Amino acid sequence: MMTKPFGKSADVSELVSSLGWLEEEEDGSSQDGEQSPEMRGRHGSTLGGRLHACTELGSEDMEEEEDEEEEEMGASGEHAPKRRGPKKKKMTKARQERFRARRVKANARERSRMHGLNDALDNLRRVMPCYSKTQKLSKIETLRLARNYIWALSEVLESGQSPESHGFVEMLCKGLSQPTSNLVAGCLQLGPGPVMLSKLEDKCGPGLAGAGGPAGQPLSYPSPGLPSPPYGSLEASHLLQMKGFKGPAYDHPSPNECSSGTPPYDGPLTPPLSISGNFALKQEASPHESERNFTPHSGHHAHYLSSHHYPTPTAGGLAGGPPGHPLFQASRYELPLDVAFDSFTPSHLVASQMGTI
DNA sequence: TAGGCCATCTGGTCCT
DNA sequence: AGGACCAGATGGCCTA
Repeated sequence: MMTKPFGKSADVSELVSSLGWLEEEEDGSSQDGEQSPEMRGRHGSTLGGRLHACTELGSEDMEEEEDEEEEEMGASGEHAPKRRGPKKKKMTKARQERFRARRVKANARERSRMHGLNDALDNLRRVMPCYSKTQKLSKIETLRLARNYIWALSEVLESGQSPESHGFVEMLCKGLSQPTSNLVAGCLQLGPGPVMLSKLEDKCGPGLAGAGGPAGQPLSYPSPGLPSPPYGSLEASHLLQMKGFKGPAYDHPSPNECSSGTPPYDGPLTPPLSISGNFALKQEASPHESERNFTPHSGHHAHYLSSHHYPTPTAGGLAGGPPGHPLFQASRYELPLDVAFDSFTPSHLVASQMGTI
């Protein structure tokens, strides 16, 4: 709300135009170079924000504007109440310009900062189970799932718990909204396993939800008090990674086998991680590369399984193997550089536990 | 239409 | 002084 009243003649539209903010909108966008579609679409929004700020009157410049007007009033003979406190500088044209330039610059910085944050979040999504370009997890769900993922992997490392176990899935789904839980559960049980997915079945039918394994009890993870965003469709990107713990010997349906409701694969699936820092695969691989490395129909994760040293679980958990520790194998997924260095990945967890980082 | 999610702007605060 | 970070406010888009 307004913390200070406008001057007598101050009107929102007048202020906006007097400060040149309408033109600034153009300046601000051109300063950033090309404007994103969202920004263009949000023109009204940004203007609204400015108007909002104008009505909020939080800035010193608005106060100064007010001061100027008060002075004018005084000069014209009307008795405006004297204001106490230090006299503020006059808002000259030059000061206005400087302020505007500063604000525009700050806005651009803030925008790019948020874009960086979102990029990092996207990178995080890519190394999460169930990454899908079309059905992105929300920010909050991504963070929750990431936390759970780390937690669950820690459990795998420490207790040798099988990543295919019910407990693993439950850990992953702790605190997630139900749709996300179902998504994760669906991902993790694409291969043979006891976990049954209720919602996914509705959507894709047993061909996906019950693929390759005996049907069990539907799995549902209620999250009381949490919102239920509409994540329904599954792109089985990561689950094969999880399957990787079991070894490459599976036959599995391709993610696109979902007969209805699931959008087609539309981009690189979750990249594997690398402990070595030698990242062969790019997130945004060329079509050729992506075909080579992320072949949805053949199951790109299956490719990883066979060529990137996924650990092989045994009855007791993970099987051992070169270079001397099963967990090392577990971490040998490959990561794009930016993912590896911008965000924490499970490989860091594994590696740090092994003292390699 | 309400609610969730998001992008953006903005002013404040802290740090260099 | 300027930049980074943060939180609040706002409006758009989408879905149930």
